[in-house]
Amino acid sequence: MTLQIYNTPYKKKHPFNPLNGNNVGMYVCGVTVYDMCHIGHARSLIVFDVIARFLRRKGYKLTYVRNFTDVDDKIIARANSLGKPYNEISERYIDEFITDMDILKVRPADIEPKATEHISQIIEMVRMLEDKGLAYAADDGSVYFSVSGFRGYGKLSGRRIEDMIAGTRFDVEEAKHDPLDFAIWKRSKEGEPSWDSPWSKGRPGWHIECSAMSTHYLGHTLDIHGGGRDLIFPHHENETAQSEGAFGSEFVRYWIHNGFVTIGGDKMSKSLGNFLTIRDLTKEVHPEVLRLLLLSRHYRSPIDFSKEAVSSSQQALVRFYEMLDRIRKSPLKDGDSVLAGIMTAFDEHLDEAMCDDFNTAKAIAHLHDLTTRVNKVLDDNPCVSPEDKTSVSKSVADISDILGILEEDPSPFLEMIKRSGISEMGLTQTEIEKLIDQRNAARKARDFTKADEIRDTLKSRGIVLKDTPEGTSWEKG
RNA sequence: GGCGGCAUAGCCAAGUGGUAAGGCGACGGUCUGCAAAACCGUUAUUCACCGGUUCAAAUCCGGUUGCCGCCUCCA
Repeated sequence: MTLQIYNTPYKKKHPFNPLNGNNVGMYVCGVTVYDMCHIGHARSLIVFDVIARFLRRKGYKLTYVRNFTDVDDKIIARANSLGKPYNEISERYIDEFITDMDILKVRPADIEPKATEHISQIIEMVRMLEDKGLAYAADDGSVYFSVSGFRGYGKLSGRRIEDMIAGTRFDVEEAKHDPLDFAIWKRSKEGEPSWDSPWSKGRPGWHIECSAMSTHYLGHTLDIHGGGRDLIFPHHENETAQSEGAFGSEFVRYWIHNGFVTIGGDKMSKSLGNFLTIRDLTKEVHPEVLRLLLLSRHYRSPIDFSKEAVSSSQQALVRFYEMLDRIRKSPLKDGDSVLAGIMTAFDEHLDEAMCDDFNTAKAIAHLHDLTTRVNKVLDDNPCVSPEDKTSVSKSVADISDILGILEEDPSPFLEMIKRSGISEMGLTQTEIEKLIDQRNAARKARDFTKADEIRDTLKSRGIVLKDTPEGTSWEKG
C-alpha cells in the first residue's frame, strides 16, 4: 500500500515520495519551554509520534528531529518574574517535557536540538541572508528579513502580500523597512540572554532557529515538516522564506499540520484559561485512554475535549482489553486456526487506513470491528488454537507499535481501571467482596430477593456485578 | 477588515464523484434465577440551506447561514 500524505500548501493528498530513496528527514516544531505542556501539545506530539512510528514500520529510514525553543521572550519574561536566570526555566521545563513524553509513551525523536546550542548555525544563516540582500541590519543592531525581496512569500499559507499589508492591525516597529519584515536576530536588552554576533549582542528571532536547525541536521530540503495548524502563519511561512532565500532550494516537500484540541469548541489557550496540563490530566486518566482519545479523530480535524469524550475513550479501551483478556484466558485446543482469517484481514485494513494520510480514526474503527469478530468467535467456541493466540498477539503488537496503545498486560490493566476511584465512592475492596459473598450465599439458598437487594445496593454506589461461570466479578458502573 | 477551515443520526465520528464505516446511547432478541458482559437485529432514502455541473455528488462549482481558526505568542 502506498502512503498518501495531505500536503498543506496544495490542500490535497499526494503519494509520498522521499527525496533520497528510503531515507526520510522529518522536522517537527517542538515546544517553547516556559511552562507545563497541555493536551494541545500532547496531541501534536502524539500525532507526530504515530507518524514517525508508522513511517518506520513502512520501512523508511527516518531521521526525526524535534526541537526545543529554549530562548525566547516568554521564557525571559517568566524568568524575570521569578527572579531566576532564563536557563533555569528552560532546563526545568525540558525536564518536565521529558517526563510528560515518558508518561504518554511518546518516543524520543532521533535528534532533539536546542536553539541555544545552535547559535553559530543561526548566525551563519543570518549572514547568508544578509549577503544575498534578503536581510538588513537596523540601526539598533537587530536584523530583519526583507519579505519584499523574497518571491513566493505567502505560498504556504495561501496569503497575498497585498492582503496582509491591508490587514495589518499592529503598530509597526520603526526599525523595519516594511511592516511584514520580521526579526531574525534581536538585539538583547541589558540583563537578557545574549550571544555575540556581527550585528549586536543578541539572540535569535523566533523563526530562524527552526530553519537553521532543520537544515543543519536534515539538509536544505526536508521531506516532512510538521507542527500545529497555528504555526502555518507566520512561523512556517517565515521559515520557508528564510530557508529558500538562504539556500535557493525547495525547503519542504510535505507540510503536515495537526488540528487543535478545543474545550467547549474554543481553542485551548492561556488567555482563555481553559487549558489542561498533561501532568494533571494523567493523574486521573490512563495515558492510553488519552492516546486513544486524541487518535480517534483524524489528525487534521479539531477535537473537542470533555469528560464525556474521556469516558467514552476509556470505555472503548476497556472493550479492547477485555477482548484480549478473553483470548489470553481461553483454553487451548488442537486443530485449525479460527482467527487467522480475521487477523489477516485486520492487518491489511490497518495498513490501508494508516496509508491514507495516517487515518488513525479509521484504524481504530477497524480495531472495534476486530473486537466484535473475535468476541463472536469466542462466544461460539471458547477454545482457540495456539496459532490463534500467536496471530492475535502479533496483530496487537502491531497496533501497539503504531498507535502506542494496548501495551499493558490485560488483566492487571482491567483490575487497575476498575479499582481506580472506588475509595471516592466510600467503599473498600474488602467491603465489596464481603457483600458479593453474602449475595452469592443468598443466591445459593435461592433467596433472590435478598441477592438482588445486595446487588442494587452496590449498584446505587456505582459498583456493577457480573456473574460468570468463574464466579462473580465487579467493576465501576 | 483580510485569509483559511468546518457543518454527516440523540451524541462522538469515517468517508473528497459511484449510491452513507465504526463507537456510545436507545429499543427488540439469544444467554441469565433476574441482571451484567458478550453476541445478533433495529436505529441517517440521507450528509446545514439554496442553486448549478454530471449518467451519477455528502463528495465538484456558485451563493446563503452558522461555528471555529489564523492575521500578535501559540501544538
